[in-house]
Amino acid sequence: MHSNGPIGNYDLVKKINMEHAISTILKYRPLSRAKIASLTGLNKMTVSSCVDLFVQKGFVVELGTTGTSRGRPPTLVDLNEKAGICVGIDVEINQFTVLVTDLLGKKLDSMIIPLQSKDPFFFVDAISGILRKLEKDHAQRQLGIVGVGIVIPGYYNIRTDVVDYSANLQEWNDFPLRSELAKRVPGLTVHVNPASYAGAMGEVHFGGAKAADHLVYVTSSWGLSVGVYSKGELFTGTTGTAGRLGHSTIHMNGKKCTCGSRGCWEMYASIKALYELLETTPQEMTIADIVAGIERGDSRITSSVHELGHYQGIGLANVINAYNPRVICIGGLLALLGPTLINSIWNTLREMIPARFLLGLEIYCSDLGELGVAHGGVSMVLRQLSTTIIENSLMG
Amino acid sequence: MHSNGPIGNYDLVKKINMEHAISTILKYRPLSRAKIASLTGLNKMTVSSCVDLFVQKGFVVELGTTGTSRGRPPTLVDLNEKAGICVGIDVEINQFTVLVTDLLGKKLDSMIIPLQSKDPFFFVDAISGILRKLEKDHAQRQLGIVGVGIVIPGYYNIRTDVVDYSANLQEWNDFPLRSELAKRVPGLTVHVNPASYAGAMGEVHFGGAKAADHLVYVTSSWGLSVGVYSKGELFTGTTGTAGRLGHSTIHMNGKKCTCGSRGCWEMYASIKALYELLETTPQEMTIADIVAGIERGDSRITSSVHELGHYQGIGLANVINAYNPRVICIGGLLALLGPTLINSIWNTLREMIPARFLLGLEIYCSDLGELGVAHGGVSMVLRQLSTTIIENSLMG
DNA sequence: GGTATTTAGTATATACGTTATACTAATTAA
DNA sequence: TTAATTAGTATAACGTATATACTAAATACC
Repeated sequence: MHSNGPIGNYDLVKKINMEHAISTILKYRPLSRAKIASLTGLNKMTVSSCVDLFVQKGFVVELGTTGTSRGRPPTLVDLNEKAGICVGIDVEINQFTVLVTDLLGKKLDSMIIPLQSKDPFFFVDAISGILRKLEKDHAQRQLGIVGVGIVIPGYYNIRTDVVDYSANLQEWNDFPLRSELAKRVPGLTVHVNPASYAGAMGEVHFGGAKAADHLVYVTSSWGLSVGVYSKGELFTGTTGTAGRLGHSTIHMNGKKCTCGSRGCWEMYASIKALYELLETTPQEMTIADIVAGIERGDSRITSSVHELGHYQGIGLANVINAYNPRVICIGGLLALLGPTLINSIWNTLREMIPARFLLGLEIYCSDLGELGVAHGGVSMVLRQLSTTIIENSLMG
Repeated sequence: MHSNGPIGNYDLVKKINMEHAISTILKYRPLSRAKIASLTGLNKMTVSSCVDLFVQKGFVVELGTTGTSRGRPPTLVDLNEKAGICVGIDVEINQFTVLVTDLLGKKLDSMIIPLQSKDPFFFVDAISGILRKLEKDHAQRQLGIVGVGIVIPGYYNIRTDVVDYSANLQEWNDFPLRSELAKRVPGLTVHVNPASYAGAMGEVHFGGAKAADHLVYVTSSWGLSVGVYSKGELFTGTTGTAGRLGHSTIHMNGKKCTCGSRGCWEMYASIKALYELLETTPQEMTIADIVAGIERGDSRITSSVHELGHYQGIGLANVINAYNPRVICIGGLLALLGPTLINSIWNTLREMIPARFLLGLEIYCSDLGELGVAHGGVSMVLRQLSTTIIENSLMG
């Protein structure tokens, strides 16, 4: 109906076709100009002019020729992954992890830094120091720092551009994280997202959901929340709190939750709930112990995990009804419980939802490891890489 | 990341700018070419060439000049609402309503036809007869029947293009409604959507949510389901069953539901639940009686409505957590309960959700009347009106 | 080993919608 | 009556895709 968006002119045409070209390179690299033309439907000349521009600016490199079929052998082109760096930051309650990668998301460096103060200014000052050093160290790269993706343990209001709510980092509430950081490091592109959103993007970019057009990522550790990726973008809602399902009611008048409500999903299906079922503590029994218990078939542990899976299933049934995803990915600590958990989830789902609504649905546990969340931060940066390359190619 | 979408060429540029022009006309009509240019940012000449084409094809008409300010008075242009007709069809369990409108959605005709057989072929045959007659009657209109929007009491699988599930019209399961109808009326554009989706679109197009960029529509009569409108389109999910929240669990191990599960929202928050609370039947007490009871302050009725509102609130808290909408519209029969219902919904919401997540949220009851659902069907057609006009303008 | 064939990629002229400039049209202010 | 203002049109220039013709470099086949 209402169209908004850019008007049609040569600028736009050029940008659109450059977008086709560069995104095809990113997706199928390395490949020839001819292949780009056939994959995109663009004219050979159009492809050549775009690719030549990328090459000239150093964002794309020409590899040698590879003669496989007959005819003149194609010249392969590939992303110059050294043209810039990405930074992903995983903020936890008392530390943050900084991950530095190349343009393919390959780790160049990482560091873990204690959050000595809960004052958000401590964080932005620490981060901006690191970023300025990174800018200096990588000054020779054409794009420098392409962007920073910060993953916070709470929500970020995309309308007011401030931290919206962080249960365990209340001091950060209403803090304009993005602009404060951009103020300290001029020209820097900063993304801030909750862990659930970053997890979803990371899974699409780096994980087992690369082909998924519609994924729901459930991050389930001490809390529980959900990120929805659909049609190439996150479903954020109006302010950026869509997917706050840890506090959705699955049992009205049920257990009292820290949020003030009752019967919240995360009271039944998080790691916290698992320890309650096991009547033990993380000190007495680590997550690794629980995983080991599953593997050796410990009946007390497996039955608790099954019960947890049942509650997880009830919430996931609501997720399926709400979002109708093609893929559900379980992330966070619960992902470690693997197939045992998935099985009991499926048992519950089949009881709750008619079979026709489960057709084609996949559920799996994430296996992105330790740096998974920080990689989610990097994926926020990488999903705008093509735009960055185009804009820089058209400059000067 | 991956771009898909059309490649950039003159065709696309023309279409984009025509889209800007026509959608601006539809939104601000009537208005001058100069106004279109300033609103869209398009060049005067570009606007003129687009508008002239529309005028030449008869989709847009020139009204007289209106000299308000100084300078040459502008020539106003407006949509020619007589250039075609839209058809919306509301399918209920034992009848269907056909609504015929002009291109502004203004009613030209309507009819109610009994569903004498539950065989879906009876329906498509009946409909195609009506449509062929409409085609003949309106043959002089440039666009003829722009499209048909069918609203069904169930889901429609957008991947397989068949009816997915209709609790009260099981005979329609797996029926390829769209293609069967298109087969009988060649060239016809057919849309099929569940009532919840149509309600959302109708509310955005005709109702109280015209400015809403993100709306959740809750249709709540004997069943309950939800339509999500966000960023200019419906959130359908992979197969088209997103928003099936009537069967989301708000009370695990609660009341047994017809779907086989337990504690489904619609067991607590639908009209059916209201009659259970009132310990009466629609025969003994009509909806109108209930509404009258609220108005005169009948304590038994108001307390039941408040209890219903509480359960509605619990489910809506889940809706807010899931979709983070800016506007929630209550439709269906429950909408008749008005402010009394809304008040108790708000009371429950404030108990369940921190205030910061309720900022800016609006909740209201739909007041589109009898033909509201059929108008939702029309809105499916109207939201592609600009595309239709553009394609027809570029033909021949 | 030479020639035809095939595929990759480039050079050049053309096509076409936007856009800037200059224009006409029609009104009000002074 | 003249200047100023706004609406809209005519025309030529501009820029990007595109078609055509070309060069480049390999294999297949006789």
